[in-house]
Amino acid sequence: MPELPEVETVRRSLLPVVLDKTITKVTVFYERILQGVSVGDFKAILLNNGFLDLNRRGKYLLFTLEGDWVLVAHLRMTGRLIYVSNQEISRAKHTSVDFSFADNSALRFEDVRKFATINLLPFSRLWEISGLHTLGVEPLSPEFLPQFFGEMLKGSSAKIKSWLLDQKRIAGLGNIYTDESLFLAGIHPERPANSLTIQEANLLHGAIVQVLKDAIANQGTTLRDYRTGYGREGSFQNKLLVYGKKQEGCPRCGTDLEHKKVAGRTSHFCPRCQKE
DNA sequence: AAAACCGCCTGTCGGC
DNA sequence: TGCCGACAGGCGGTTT
Repeated sequence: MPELPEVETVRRSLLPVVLDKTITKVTVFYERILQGVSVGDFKAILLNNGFLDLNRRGKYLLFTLEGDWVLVAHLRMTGRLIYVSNQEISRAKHTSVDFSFADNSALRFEDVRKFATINLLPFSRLWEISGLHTLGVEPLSPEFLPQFFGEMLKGSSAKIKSWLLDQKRIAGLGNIYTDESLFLAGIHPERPANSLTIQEANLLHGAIVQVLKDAIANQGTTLRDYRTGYGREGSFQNKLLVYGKKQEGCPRCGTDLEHKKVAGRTSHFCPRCQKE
């Protein structure tokens, strides 16, 4: 599912092709994708407008528009943003919105499960998107230092797995990269956050940064739905160590991997390398 | 205050 | 072959 590396890959792939193009047509196939804006207003604001910039915060994509507007997209589970150079290319079955550009190219927002969302609002009202303004630290930013991470962990007795998934603490981690990070650091997903030693906190910090960077370098993880902005699959699924490896042995010690629900999510770990 | 749970959605898969 | 329930998990809202 799209987590930080996938969303960042979409951003980087779309950046060279969607900026500074005039939007000539907007078609909304699934109205409920729009949050807090009517279809009429949505179209009126976008028509003859254009994307000036494209940024990411956590798992959110922020398209800057002319006239102080910003379009905020969240892919949730199965959302895709796909650029096509020619509008004649047939649309996917589950296309929610189609943005057509003056040069005959188009950007399509597809979403099988229809959880994805789009907000369109003035920059001054960005704070109204609660999930966006409460986001925690960007794990690939300079502020995310080992010592800061260690201090954060001290304040909570929550299970480390659910602690890492909480976007208000660290922005952008989902089920795949939390499991991979915890494995790399040798930490059991049910350990209380405040029980980690300084050494473990440092290890986990390094693991998070490493796995996110490595996943971005590999254009993200395509297990089923995720695609880059060009509709291509990522390749980090070939480098996963524990996520989805229910029937396999630990890549480090060979012990059968385990999986169980932690915080409502299936968690994959090695019972020998990640002691409770 | 924090953690657990539910609803939102559709496609896929295993069991019968 | 086809039906059915379980499952996939991000996040907002509600309950515990």
